[in-house]
Amino acid sequence: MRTRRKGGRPTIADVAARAGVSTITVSRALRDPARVSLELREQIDDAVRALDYVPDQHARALASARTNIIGVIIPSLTNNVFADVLRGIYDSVAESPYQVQLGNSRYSPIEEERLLGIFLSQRPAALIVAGVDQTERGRALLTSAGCPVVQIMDLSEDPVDMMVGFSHKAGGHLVTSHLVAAGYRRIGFLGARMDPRTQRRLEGYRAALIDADLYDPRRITTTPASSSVSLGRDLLRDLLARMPDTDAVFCNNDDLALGALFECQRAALAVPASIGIAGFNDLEMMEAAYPALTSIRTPRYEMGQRAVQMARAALAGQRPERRTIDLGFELKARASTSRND
Amino acid sequence: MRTRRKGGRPTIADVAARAGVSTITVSRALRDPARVSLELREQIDDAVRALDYVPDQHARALASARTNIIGVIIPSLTNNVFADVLRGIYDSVAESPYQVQLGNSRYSPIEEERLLGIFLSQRPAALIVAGVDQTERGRALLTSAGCPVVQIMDLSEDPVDMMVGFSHKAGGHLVTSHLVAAGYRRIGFLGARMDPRTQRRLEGYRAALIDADLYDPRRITTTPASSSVSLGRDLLRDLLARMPDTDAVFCNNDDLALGALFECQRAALAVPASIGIAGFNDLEMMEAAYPALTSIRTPRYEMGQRAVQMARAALAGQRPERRTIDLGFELKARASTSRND
DNA sequence: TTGTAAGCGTTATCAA
DNA sequence: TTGATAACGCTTACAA
Repeated sequence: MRTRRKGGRPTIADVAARAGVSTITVSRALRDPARVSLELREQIDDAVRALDYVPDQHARALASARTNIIGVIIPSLTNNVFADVLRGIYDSVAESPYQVQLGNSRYSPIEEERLLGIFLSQRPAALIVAGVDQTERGRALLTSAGCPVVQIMDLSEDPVDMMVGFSHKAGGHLVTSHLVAAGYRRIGFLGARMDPRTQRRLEGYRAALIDADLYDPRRITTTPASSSVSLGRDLLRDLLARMPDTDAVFCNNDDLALGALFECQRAALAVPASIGIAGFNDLEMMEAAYPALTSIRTPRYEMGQRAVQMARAALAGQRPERRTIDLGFELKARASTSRND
Repeated sequence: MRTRRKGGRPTIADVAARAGVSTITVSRALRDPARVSLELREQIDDAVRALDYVPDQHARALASARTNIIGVIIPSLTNNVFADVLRGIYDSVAESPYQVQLGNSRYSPIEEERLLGIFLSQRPAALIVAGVDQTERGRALLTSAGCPVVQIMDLSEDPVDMMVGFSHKAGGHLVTSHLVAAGYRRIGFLGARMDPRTQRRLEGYRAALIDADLYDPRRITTTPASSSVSLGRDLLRDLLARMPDTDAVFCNNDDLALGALFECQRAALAVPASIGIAGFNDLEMMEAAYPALTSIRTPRYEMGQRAVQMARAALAGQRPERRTIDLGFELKARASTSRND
């Protein structure tokens, strides 16, 4: 019998020996105390404390083919939108036995597919993925994941498993209709990145303007570059150079809206009198801006929270009756689109 | 012999059987191809592809007492500062065999300690932690971690292992001196959260004003609340209510600076003529603002990148000669503090 | 309620 | 260069 490393850390066998019981009893006491007599349980607890024992997750995973890892895949770390979602996820997970494993797909479906493969090979307890636009193979991987899957941030007709989000198209429609109702008539669209959710907001914009008979595709200004405040400034400048009579812009997100506001200040264009500005997501700064910026408040934190809740419920055997939860959104109409104020 | 689950996934034994070799040879071919003959290697590669074999990380970790996980602990997910650091980390890790495990301590040293315990129990390949202000026990855990440890975002005299950051005190000093040089004389400080790094920036502010014989503690306005744009607005309002003759503010971070700018616009206070505004970190929006906001550019992305590089080098046996890397910072003087423009 | 034995999928050790 | 075997630390299956 040649011994190997025996790294030093106490094992379940050490605890068992000290408590005078078998290893399986320790295992049970740790995972399901109710199945062990009070007496033994106390001895075991003492031994665990005395030895400072911490179970080895890898051994556990290997033996049980299960982990306590909830895999999360999002497309961006920089985008504030996901920061809030992550906070919701981390806050909910913190009070649970689960751990988060976070992947950043950088808005690349291919990278998402790769991460999915890596994550699944680790037998996660559950998976939370942003968006509903996986590649075919990515979707196949999710379908056969063998664990609860929650798609977040968006809605679609055919969830892989569960889904919590809101309609981006409806959001884009609402804010655009608001601009129309506020009296604006030559309404532009500023968009960056142009990922699927952005596209849907653009669809909403288009539908609202067609409804109002105000649609003019020349007022749509987009770029594949990633969103930023300075990009908002540049896009508005471009739009106004091409279509100087534009009297409002729906900015695909709040960073762009802020940049557009700065550009108006720079160009001495009165907001909201000469030009109206609306964003999307309602990040904290929107209300603090001067003038305060109109936006669509999206349930970011809550999506993260609910996703974890749904996953945990499924893990506990309580599949929700509705697989899809529409959390909606809310128009926050502020000074930047109030012509009468 | 009662068989258990045999979940379905191919194992190294399946690959070995198909390739007509032993499992250990497959193991070697996968980890260190040079140690296996070309012929067998090809057979094994074929079998791996044919079976779509993916090694089980948990079995690997159990058998080798090693993982490919780099643990990262940061205090906030919402703060943009960390988003950039994380991007640097994820980008560097993406082109490596390592994976990130991310922990959010929420600015709580106790929570950090807890996370450290959890992470270490999983035998990470390396650990990256934000800040140098761990609890005593946290520091002890890091010291005996048995893996490379990189502290980031700050500097101190006694790194646990390796360190990459910059001096927050020097940064606070520089930007404050810049305000003095720009002609401001009654310079306030706006601070939120007041974590250790914020405290050091405040120290730099204080030292610079004492040097210039302009220090007045009544101009320091702080709150333990977490930083936000609206908080910047509120803090400046408070400060001006108490000390109306304040002619400049150093805002502990860029969110506050943006809020302060909005408050000035709201109160029709000319920036930079009546009041100068400077921030810290130089987030992307600072340059786009109107007027463009002065800030200290901090090497956030690079800190993340370098931390992973240092960890990987150490893992490869190449300990760097210098354990501490000072990445410095840069003053970005802009319109918000240019009285003469 | 508790225990025994086998097995999870991989790698370290030692031998050839 | 290759392989046989034990071991990693835990849990499942079955038995008492």
